[in-house]
Amino acid sequence: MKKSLRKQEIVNKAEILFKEKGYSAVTMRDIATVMGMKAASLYNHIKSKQEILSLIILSLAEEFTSGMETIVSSDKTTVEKLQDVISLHVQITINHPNGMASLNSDWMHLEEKLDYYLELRDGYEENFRQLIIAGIKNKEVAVVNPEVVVFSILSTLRSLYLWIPKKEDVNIKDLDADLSKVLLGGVIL
Amino acid sequence: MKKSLRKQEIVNKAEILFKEKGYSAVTMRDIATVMGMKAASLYNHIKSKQEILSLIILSLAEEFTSGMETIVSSDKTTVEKLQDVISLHVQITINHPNGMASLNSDWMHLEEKLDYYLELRDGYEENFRQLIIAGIKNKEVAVVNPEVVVFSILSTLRSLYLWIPKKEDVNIKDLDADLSKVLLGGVIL
DNA sequence: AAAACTAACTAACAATTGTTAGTTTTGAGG
DNA sequence: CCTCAAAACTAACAATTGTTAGTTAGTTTT
Repeated sequence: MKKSLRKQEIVNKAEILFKEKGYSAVTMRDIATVMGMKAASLYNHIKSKQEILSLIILSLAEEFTSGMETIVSSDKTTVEKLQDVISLHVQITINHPNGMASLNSDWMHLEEKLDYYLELRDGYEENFRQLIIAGIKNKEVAVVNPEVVVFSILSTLRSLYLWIPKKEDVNIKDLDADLSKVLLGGVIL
Repeated sequence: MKKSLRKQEIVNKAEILFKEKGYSAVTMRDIATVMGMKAASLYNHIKSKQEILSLIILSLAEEFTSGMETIVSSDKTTVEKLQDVISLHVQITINHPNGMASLNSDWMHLEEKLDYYLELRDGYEENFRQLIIAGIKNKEVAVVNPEVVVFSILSTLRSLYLWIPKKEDVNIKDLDADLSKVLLGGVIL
């Protein structure tokens, strides 16, 4: 069941194009051109255009889901868990900056796999929400609307893919620390 | 220079469709269907599909730009200015939740108007950055990487359109207050 | 050497795309 | 009732879309 090298190359190239123009605006001929072949030849390796999108999005969604499961089931404090969630996003985004664009912007074109994706996403968000609620009960987290906290932090983490490629040399440690400081500690004195 | 009522209706309906599927995946026939007419009839009111996108995006971008100019040139404190920026985003997003999707996701399809849009966006971000830098100098804002602060706050504010429609009754005052608290004050005790 | 497999190709398809041209309907004001 | 412009229509277009069929050349396995 291991995917051929060539198939993975197609997915990698497609990610870049999807990030630039979005899934719908990228044609099979566009992908073929950057692969140095004709569009029909792509079908020796992949089943359909949709399969490429599914491979990109679902592998990332599953990586987030399993990472979150690990974090919430650890016995750390809430604040440490929140820092781990931030690290999870930084880590995955650094490893897959292009795919993150599809995950964020093109999931609605998944069709058959859409329901499965939404399950993963909803489960992830629910875990995050429970984390915040537990933190408030703990008195580790300030008493603010948990919905707003989840929305705010997640919005920033989900946008990392737009930002990380612009920083020439991403120092993971520094980025992690700065994000934790700003997202958790705020900006005013 | 007033645009006909019908033209504005087309733009409003297109916004909804663009939000659901993205600009490229929406066809002129899709827009025509929700307008209750045939695709060719749309051209009695609009010049092209691209014109619709330009109208949506540029009017919003100009609204943000002029709002930001007003805020930065006021004589309030930095923190008050930051709160005003948050209010600006909340206000515009509540008034144009659908158009905000195009502004965030479909700007790359602007073609002729792309350079103008990028000028507006870059100017807006630069104003925001200078605001943070001034705040740090003031000692109103914590000493953290200004890039991270701009990125973090702006990511959240730009994602508001995804979130506001889900809250059945958006209480502007509460949302404003909660966002200020979380974005500026942080979440941990 | 024969057979099978891999991965490219050419050619074509039916469907869909944005858009134009030309025509008819509509409705308000004279 | 007539006029005239606004706004709808039908029909069609050239280009582009994702995908399939059948073929070919090179490599690997038997």
